[in-house]
Amino acid sequence: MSLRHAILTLLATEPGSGYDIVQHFKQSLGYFWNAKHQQVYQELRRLSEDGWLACQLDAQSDKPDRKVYSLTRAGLAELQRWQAEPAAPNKINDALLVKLYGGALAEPDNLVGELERHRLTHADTLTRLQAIEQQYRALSAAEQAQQRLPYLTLRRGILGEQAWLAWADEVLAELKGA
Amino acid sequence: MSLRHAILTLLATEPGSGYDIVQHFKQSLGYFWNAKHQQVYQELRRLSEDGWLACQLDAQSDKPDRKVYSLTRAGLAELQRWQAEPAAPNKINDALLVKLYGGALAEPDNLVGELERHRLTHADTLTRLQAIEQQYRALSAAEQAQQRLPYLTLRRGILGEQAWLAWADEVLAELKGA
DNA sequence: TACCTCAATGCAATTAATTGCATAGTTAGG
DNA sequence: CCTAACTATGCAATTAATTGCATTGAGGTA
Repeated sequence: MSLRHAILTLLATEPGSGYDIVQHFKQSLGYFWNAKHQQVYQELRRLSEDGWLACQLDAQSDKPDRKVYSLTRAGLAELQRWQAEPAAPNKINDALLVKLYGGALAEPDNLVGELERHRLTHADTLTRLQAIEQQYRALSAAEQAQQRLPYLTLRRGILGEQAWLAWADEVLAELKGA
Repeated sequence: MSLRHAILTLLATEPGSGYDIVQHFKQSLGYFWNAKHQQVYQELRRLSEDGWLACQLDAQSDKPDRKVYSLTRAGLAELQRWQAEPAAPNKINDALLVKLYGGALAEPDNLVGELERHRLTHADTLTRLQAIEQQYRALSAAEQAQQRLPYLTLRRGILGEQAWLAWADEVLAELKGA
């Protein structure tokens, strides 16, 4: 499991709440990490119990109170230990491809509709990621240097989505042509 | 969960054993679906209990006996029901990108090594998928028509791996250049 | 001879992740 | 005015997935 380490990574650059982390996942980082709020909050509790995070209550008058977490020294050490060990190859379970694979048994129109539907959300994601890229390009050289690694992960998102769209167009042309 | 439906999809074209299914995942289909043997065997049992699969014992003298599963009428109906319902967008949790994102805290050499290591296995996968593509292209038009949908999923694997490699080269050039 | 891989299946324990439900005040829209 | 979405957190139950261990008999390698 590396949700723990995804959380540590996010909190290493800047302390934040569970809600903040979930927002990160929903927005920019969704391309490479996802988790529901229930899982995040539970993991934050465990990370605190393990002594890797410190928690400070931030009382707000108008909105619900926030619990702001930050890395402890032990948390930072654990993060670096994890970074040094090799990562397992990524596991992919893609239900859409299963459907396409066995699509001979289904309504052809349904496959096309499904692909077009997914195509829309991928195109949307791409647009969103490219907007973030524009923001990055507008930064000063110094700021860019600081954000270099997150930017490189963003590139993965962009190249990945572009490849997905190219593939989808290939498939849709095939399905509609024949 | 769609492991159930991935299994149904595989067994719909051709009956097979748990071992067969796992081999499929390890070989060609690994690009879009993965599961360990323990999970597959357990799921096969459940699918039988639900009446979606029928099981026939195939006794072998030299090798261990095989349990060959095939879809029942109810199993086929369930598969088609599932195919008709919309698929949720695919969930991606990529630990390597988490590492890169927070890589400022790590040894830079480690990141490069890690990326190169992963690059090798991705290049390997691409070669393997392209070999399968060549086999497909060597088929007769009629056979190609029959394998059209699985082939389109293979294309996803190929385009996906190519995009991954292009990205990795971009990143490695960046990391080594600066 | 001793060990390793392949074929083939499975149990048991644990951990990871999802689903459903719950609370409570604020702000925006119809 | 009512409803919905946003901010913010959490518990409890269930399901999905991993990890570790185990069996049997063949064939290959050091």
